[in-house]
Amino acid sequence: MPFRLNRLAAAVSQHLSAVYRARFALEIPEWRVMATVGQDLGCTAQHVADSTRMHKTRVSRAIAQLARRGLIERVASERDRRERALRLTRAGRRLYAKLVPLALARERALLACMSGAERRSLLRGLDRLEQLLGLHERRSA
Amino acid sequence: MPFRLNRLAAAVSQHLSAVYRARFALEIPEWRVMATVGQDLGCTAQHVADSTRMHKTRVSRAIAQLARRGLIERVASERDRRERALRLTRAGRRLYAKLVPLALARERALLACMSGAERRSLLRGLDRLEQLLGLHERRSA
DNA sequence: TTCAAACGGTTGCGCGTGCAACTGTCTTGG
DNA sequence: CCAAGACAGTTGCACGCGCAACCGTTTGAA
Repeated sequence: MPFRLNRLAAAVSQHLSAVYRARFALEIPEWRVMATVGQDLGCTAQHVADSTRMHKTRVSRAIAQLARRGLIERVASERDRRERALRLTRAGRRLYAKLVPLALARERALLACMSGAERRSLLRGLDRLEQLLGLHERRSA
Repeated sequence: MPFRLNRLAAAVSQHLSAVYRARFALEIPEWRVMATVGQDLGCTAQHVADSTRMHKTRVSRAIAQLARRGLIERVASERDRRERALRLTRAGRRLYAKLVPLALARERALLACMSGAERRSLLRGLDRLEQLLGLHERRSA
């Protein structure tokens, strides 16, 4: 069962990552950063790490790569010079605009294999497990 | 949603792997090989790779490590000298006997957070997704 | 019979990742 | 006001993984 979860997660990820890589040359960590920054402009690397639960080094390197490609820019924060606010560049926003509908379509395609009731109970089950494992907290520990 | 699956899978795995590592010094690939060989004695590395959907190199290295620790032995097959049948040694069987109840207990603990009906519908949902992604075939492609 | 293709299994190599250590900044208590 | 600890973010290092190439064996078709 834990093994099944892993297998399923790997298959889904693999399925998607092939698309992202082929169409946008984005790796999974990069794609996650884009998604987070896209809907939460001006956030910090720390915030990305918290909300995606990626390791901070992974986040750091993904951001560096995206900055290198000119999709994201890091502007030094005024009030706290340790952190750097993340923002999409013009090119980044263009790419983000193409990314979102694609992701939503893929998700719909995935969930189209079951009825609405089944879908709801599946999501509730996942919620329960996440809660049990403390995955909903804002990463205090 | 694909991201949620990954996060959940990672959390579950991490949770378990800590236990296996601490109590038996087993990494996840090794633990999966033990589980497979334990309930299907005399099987081949190929069979392990198929049924767990691990990459064959990962399987190969896990088996090598287990053999080094004297938990598994590889005996050359008579009818096909390419393949080597996998069997648990005495020590391997001892460890396996301790492994199984622990794994079952963990699984029960995981699923204890929901009712029987919820559990069934969750599993059915996972089944649907696996089927959609072709995870049930005997790895012909 | 023979030889090329397929297959089981292993290994060298490059790459992404996590860990730990680091830099620079802020915060807090004496 | 200053030293000590916490924190944001980056980087050196070691390690596990997948890919591709490999070895030895088997299969099947010419």
